[in-house]
Amino acid sequence: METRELRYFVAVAEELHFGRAALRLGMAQPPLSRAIARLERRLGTVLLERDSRGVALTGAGRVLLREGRTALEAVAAAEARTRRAGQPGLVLAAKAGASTDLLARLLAAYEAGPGAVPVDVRLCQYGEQGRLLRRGEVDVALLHLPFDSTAGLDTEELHTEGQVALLPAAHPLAARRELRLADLADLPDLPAPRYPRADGTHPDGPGPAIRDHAQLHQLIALGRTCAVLPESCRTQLRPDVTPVPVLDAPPVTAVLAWPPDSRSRPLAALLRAATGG
Amino acid sequence: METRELRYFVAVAEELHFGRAALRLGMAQPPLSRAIARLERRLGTVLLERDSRGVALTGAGRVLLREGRTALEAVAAAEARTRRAGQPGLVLAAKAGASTDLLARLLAAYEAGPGAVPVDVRLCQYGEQGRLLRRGEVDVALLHLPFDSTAGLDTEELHTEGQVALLPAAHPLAARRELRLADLADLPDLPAPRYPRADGTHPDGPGPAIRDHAQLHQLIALGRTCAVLPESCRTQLRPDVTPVPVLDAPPVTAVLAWPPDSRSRPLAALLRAATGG
DNA sequence: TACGGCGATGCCCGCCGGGTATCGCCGGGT
DNA sequence: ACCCGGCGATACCCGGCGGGCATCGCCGTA
Repeated sequence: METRELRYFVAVAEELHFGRAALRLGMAQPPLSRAIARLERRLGTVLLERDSRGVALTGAGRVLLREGRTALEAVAAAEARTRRAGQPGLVLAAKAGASTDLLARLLAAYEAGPGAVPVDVRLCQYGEQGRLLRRGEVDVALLHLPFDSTAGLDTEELHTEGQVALLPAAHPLAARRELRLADLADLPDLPAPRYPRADGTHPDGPGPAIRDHAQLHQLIALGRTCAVLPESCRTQLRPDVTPVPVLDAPPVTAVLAWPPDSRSRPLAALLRAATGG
Repeated sequence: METRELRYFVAVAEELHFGRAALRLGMAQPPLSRAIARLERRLGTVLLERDSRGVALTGAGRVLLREGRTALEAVAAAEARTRRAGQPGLVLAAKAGASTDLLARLLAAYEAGPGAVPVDVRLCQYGEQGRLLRRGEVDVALLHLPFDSTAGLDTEELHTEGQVALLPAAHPLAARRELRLADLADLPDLPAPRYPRADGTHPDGPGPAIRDHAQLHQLIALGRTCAVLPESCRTQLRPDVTPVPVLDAPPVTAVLAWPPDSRSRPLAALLRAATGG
């Protein structure tokens, strides 16, 4: 099975419409129909039920859609990782605005060490780092447990800290010396922010949909929401946002994560710098 | 990147010789050379260092070899799973000769249930089941903890039991009522069998290299080795092999394992039958 | 009944993947 | 020193296949 055939099938399976899929693929519809038919013949299986009104997936089609997507991801990751392995430099993914100081210290320590190569820091939206790692678009990512998943990745813990609530400076709770999570639950005037899920969509709810820290801080300053974040965010607060310790919030651990079996020489040096070795 | 190009590159990277790789691929050497050159041009990276005496991998080449193999495995698994999803029936992998009774009961229970489809039992060598699952060649496998790895698989525990030593009937230890692991360690006349590793190779040592139960039992009967196996193997012993309980051997758990996200209807029915539901 | 949307089919062409022959380079054997 | 042999690259040619255009067949709807 060629990746082109897989791309074609995935496009048709997602659109459930040969014409639209062909448009998406930048080709005409007839060769697409023929390519799918050939694929079905070679697999000895019907993948799509062509009803007079549209297209539906068969059981085998559903299997190939799921498996084909992961196979295409693996091929794309192989390509991206090889491309970057050909040129010097590391690419590190970090949430925009999170752990800025830790990251700065880490990069300074690494660049002071021997054999340092340029590090391209890719700031990304919440939850995007795992995807970038798996897709091979970055070499290493700065994640935060327990928020980010490290399933299938190798990790190195860097730092653990407590959390503070960020509140609009004018809010009554901002005057408190300390808070508990229960104090922040279901505040009608400060609905909880809706962070994106792994697939990039947002859960439903009354609060604002969040993409990155800058947006979150602005929404807090505007009195539209509040958030519970690691203490280290204190160093970069705007004056109209007030931090208050949350005693029972789970501690947050910053970790470096990278795909297994990918310990290149520059990555190893970065890990040495990170662990103070 | 097309899978054909990946296959070509992996062949050359494994052989480190264009001529032999072309032979393995069933093609002539010149088009292979051109395909690799084209791949390098498209990736913008040199993958192979063509020295006048032979071929060597560059750093990027090593990356593409590793990543490309997993990508090709993913494509092959997608193809195999789709092929089998198109036709009814389950394929179950089990070690040849292990847990025969448990397996028989499981299949009987499943086939007595409603909507049972034919189950093709694929008997395989030690440690082969995980590979078959990951390659998509079987739907579900009967594994034994702690011997087999279930990393990356969903599992359902079936049965836990103690272990017995299998000894040549004529051996002095065969007369004992019970044993400890230390009694069996480093016996000069019964060197420990060498079970295959995940990649199919055998560790070094004085004992015989083992592939399956039949071979193992025969070697025990011949007085060439001994083994520690789950108690249930008692039901299928030859008369010239004697079981003796091993008090401190770790208990063995038989588990059903299957790839995550692949709970088809027949597989779900099998799991129901397995858990007595 | 006529029309429109959609996938399949027929037909043609250009390109690319593959084969054969040969070259260029280098290292070793005599 | 020279020649030969092994190996990868290059030159050139060809056939098949992937893709485009036009059209058909089917069916649901107005």
